[in-house]
Order: sequence, then structure tokens, then C-alpha cells
Amino acid sequence: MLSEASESFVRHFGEMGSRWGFNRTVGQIYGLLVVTEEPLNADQIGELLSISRGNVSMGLKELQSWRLIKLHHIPGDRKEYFSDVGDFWDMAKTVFEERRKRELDPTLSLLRSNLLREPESEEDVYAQQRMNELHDLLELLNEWASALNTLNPETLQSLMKMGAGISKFLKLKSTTKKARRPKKS
Amino acid sequence: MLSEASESFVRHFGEMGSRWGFNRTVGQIYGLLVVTEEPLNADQIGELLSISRGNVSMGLKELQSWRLIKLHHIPGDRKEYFSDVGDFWDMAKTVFEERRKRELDPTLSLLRSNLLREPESEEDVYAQQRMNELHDLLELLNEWASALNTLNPETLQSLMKMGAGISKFLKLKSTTKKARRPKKS
DNA sequence: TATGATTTTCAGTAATTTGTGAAAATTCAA
DNA sequence: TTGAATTTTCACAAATTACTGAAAATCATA
Repeated sequence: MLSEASESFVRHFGEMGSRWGFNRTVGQIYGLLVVTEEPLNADQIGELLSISRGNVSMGLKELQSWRLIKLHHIPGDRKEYFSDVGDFWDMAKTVFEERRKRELDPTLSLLRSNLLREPESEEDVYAQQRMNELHDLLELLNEWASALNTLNPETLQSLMKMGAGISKFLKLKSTTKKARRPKKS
Repeated sequence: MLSEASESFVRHFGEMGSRWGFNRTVGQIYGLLVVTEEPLNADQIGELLSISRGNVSMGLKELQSWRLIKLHHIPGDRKEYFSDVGDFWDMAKTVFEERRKRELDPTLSLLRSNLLREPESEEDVYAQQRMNELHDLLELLNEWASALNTLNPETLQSLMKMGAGISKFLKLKSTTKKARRPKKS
């Protein structure tokens, strides 16, 4: 039985699930594991969330594919127990990286192959220009995203704590660059 | 009539649409406007994509709510013509900001209200700890995201071009900080 | 390797989301 | 104003996605 607060948290995760890239059940299961200290088995999860055994199994599989949950074994018990990975930083990085793969990579590869074609008409030339622009942007975003993922939580956190300050720093940096080689382009 | 390359680009945007937070039609309309130089009216869009007039109207409304397209008027023509905003940097920032709002804000506000409750049990104490942790992380991400959005494309681009280099810079920065006030925490 | 416990799969169904098209609302020129 | 051109709305239909539950597969141990 869940407390009122946990209950609303779990329900919310279910509703947000689709916005984060998975379905209601998956969101609820994850939310449940987040607020529950002890690992739970599939029956307990199904019971607490009132969902079918099969659905729990699929949800757990999905969460494992996102690497958001861990599997435990309890001595003398054949059931499998699950808990969340614990560190929200890891969780956020994982979700971020997974979404980068799903949302950027396919488009990048489509653009690459489209850019190899010979333009067939005037309009095609324009279309290719745009695809080229988009390709460059996505490639940049991709690099940036991977760079973020190599940072450890503390570094990332300290960077984030700089907050709006980063803007100032960057303006400085780019000004410096320009000053050093003003005729470059 | 669309060229082969544009056609596949538009179809791809339709398929990716749902991953980016909107539906197939909306993705296709946006893709079409991206590769088409001249603004198009609703009839032309429906024609080119073989979708109903009503659906075009809804899609355009949605794209306007994301601020991804512009409205034009052609003298002597009562129809409304649409084009994409042109700059992919603007587009990416807009999508990013819109998604931040939809994906982070609701959770933050739920967490805030849940953290005001009095824990009712031992388990509740644990649940609140976790919600608190998550709250702090999301708040940080939120700040970071807003900071990004204040940057202009050039600055952001130069930051991105630093690529993996940023990691090194940050490690340096945090080391410096620690060295300066080692007993702080 | 046989058995019971447990998990996974998947066909069928339910729920949700998306798309259609005709009717209603709006807009603008005369 | 009127009415034709245009856009928007929305009830219904189609398509997609999620869920159930029973059967099949897997697993552990005796």
C-alpha cells in the first residue's frame, strides 16, 4: 500500500511517461521503484499498480533496456527483485543519451544519404541546402551531447551551478578568439 | 510535386515527429516547409501531403503554437501562406525550450507540492528524500536549460565547437576552485 | 530429467491518438 | 450588410498503441 504522496508521485510518472519516451506503465513502475527503498518483485509491482503480470514483465524489460533499473536476487527466493539505479544523475544521463540516439541519429543518417544524391532540379538545390544546414546543426548537437555524457556528475553539477554565469564566460571566450585572429574568415 | 529527396525527407520528419513531441502530420508539414523555398497555403500543403483540409489546419495551428512557422500574406490573395522560421538554431532552441516546459516544469511543481506534506510513515520519509533529490536535480537542469536559451547562436556554436575540450576545461576549473578553498565544505 | 515456480510471449481486446470531411465560424470585398 | 472565399471546429471513423491473461518457455533444484 502506497502513501498518498508516493501514490501521486507514481501516478504523475505514469502521466509524464509518454513525454519522456515511454508508456504509462513503464513510467509508473519506474516511479514506484524510485520511492520504494526495498527492491520489489514483479508480483508486488503488479499488485501495487494494479496491472497485469505480462505488462509488468514488458515494462521491466523496457526499463532494463534503458538501464534504469537493477536486478537483485534474494537468497532462498527464486523471484527476481528490482530497484532503480539509485543515482538520478546517472538516470538523467542515461535518458539523455538514449534519446539522443533515438531522436538525432536516424535523422543524421537520412540527411547524409540524401546529401549524396545529385540534385534533380532547381528546387532540389534549395532542399539540399537546407538539409545540409540541418545536418551541420545536428552533428554539432550530437557532439555536444556526447561530450556532456563523458562528464562526471560533480563536474557537470559545478558547471550547472555556474548558471547564467556561463553566458558571460562564453562571450568573453569568443571575444578573445575574435581579437586574436580578426581576419580569419 | 516533390523530388525524391524532398519526399523522403518529408516522410522521415513524419516518422520522427512523434519522437520529437508532435504527430506525423505536424512533422510532415514542418518538413515540407523546410525544403520548400516559397511559402505555401493550406490547400497546397494538403495537396502535396495528401491530407485533409481539417488536418492541415490543426497541424498549422500546432506549429504556430511551437513558433516554428511564420505566416505571410500575398497581395491580392486572401489565402494564408506559411513558411518555416528559417534559422535552424532558432528552431532547435524553440523545441528545446518548449520541451523543457512540457517535460520538466510539471514534475517540478508536483515535487514541490509533495515535499510540503508531512511524512506519514517511515516509508514516506524515504520517498520524500528521493523526491527531494530529484527536485534538486531537475531544478539544476532547468536553470541550465534556460541559460542555454539566452545564448546567441554564434556563442552557442563556439561553445559546441569546443566539443570534448569542455570536459578538460571544467575539470581544471573545479580543481582550481577546490585548491582555493579546500576547507569550505 | 522431471517438476513446480517463475518469467516471457503474444493473440486478442481495450484505450488512446490521429485523421476525415462536412458544417459552422470568420474574414473581407463590394 | 451580404455572400463568396477561407479557415476552424468537431463528431465520427480509422489507425496506432497499450494491456490482459492464458499458454509457452525458461529456470532451479531435487
